[in-house]
Amino acid sequence: MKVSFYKNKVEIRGISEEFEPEHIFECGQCFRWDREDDGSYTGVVQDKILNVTKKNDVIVFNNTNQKEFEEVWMDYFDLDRDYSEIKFKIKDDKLNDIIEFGKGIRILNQDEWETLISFIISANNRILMIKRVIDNLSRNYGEYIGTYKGKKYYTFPRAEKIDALNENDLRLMKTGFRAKYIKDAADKVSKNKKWLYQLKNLSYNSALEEIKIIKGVGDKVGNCILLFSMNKYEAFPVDIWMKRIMEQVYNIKGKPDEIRKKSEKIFGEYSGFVQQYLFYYASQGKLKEK
DNA sequence: CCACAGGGCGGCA
DNA sequence: TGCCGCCCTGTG
Repeated sequence: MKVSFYKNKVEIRGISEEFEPEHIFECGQCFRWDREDDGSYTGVVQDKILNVTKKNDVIVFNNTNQKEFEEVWMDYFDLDRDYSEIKFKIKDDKLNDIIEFGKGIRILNQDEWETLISFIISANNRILMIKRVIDNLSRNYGEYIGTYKGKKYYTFPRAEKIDALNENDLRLMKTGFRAKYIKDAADKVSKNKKWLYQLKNLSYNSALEEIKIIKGVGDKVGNCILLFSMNKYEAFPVDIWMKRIMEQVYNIKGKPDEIRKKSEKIFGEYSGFVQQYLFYYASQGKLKEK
């Protein structure tokens, strides 16, 4: 990987095969990245607006600089990890086409609080709606950070800010029945941030049990939070798409928890990576009709 | 108008 | 312990 720094952009060469903006931002792990008319993606991380595109095998980060790259983007995009090695290790005869289809996926290192709320909202919900709700929350209760390509951007609201709202305020953001869960999360996290931000130091099992203390967090949502914000790559979130594809590809059936345990047995420490390739493939309409 | 998609909770066996 | 009805919104 070779990185070049310019006044307001950063270029990365040498990881083209393992960095595809569409795969990264459309594989269901994040909700604050939107595709621009030119095919690039713009999103908010912390209080920064970044635009990402790929031109002739060069990854271009627009609207940023060397300092931000080193302090934020290296970690956020998991750039220290060799995804070609991971793909090599998990590859079996059943996964060849599936990995090829989503070969540019990387698992982002996102903020625990934002991920917690985002995946509570994801329960019984579709990606378009989840994005809309998070956008509502950010526009109303986040802080304005700037305008890029004619659009205004806002931070994800802090726990204290959400905690100060009542359930009806949250329902106006189209959270629906999840409003009381979001309240519960904001209450617990604003009182004890340390608790949330130390979960990544626990084992996978302990962190999962702990995060499930929050109302609205069950096995699926908990596994998502662990995988997308706590570096727990043993995590294997099972939703309806994963149920379908695990049956089709591996003939593994059963309840979500049973599927998860069988998968973890096969894929071990790489479960989360495999889950992302499988989910992307299934959710992009590549499953066989039954 | 209705059917349906999509996780977790809580009540009841 | 396991199952089942309900929560909410948008789309077809």
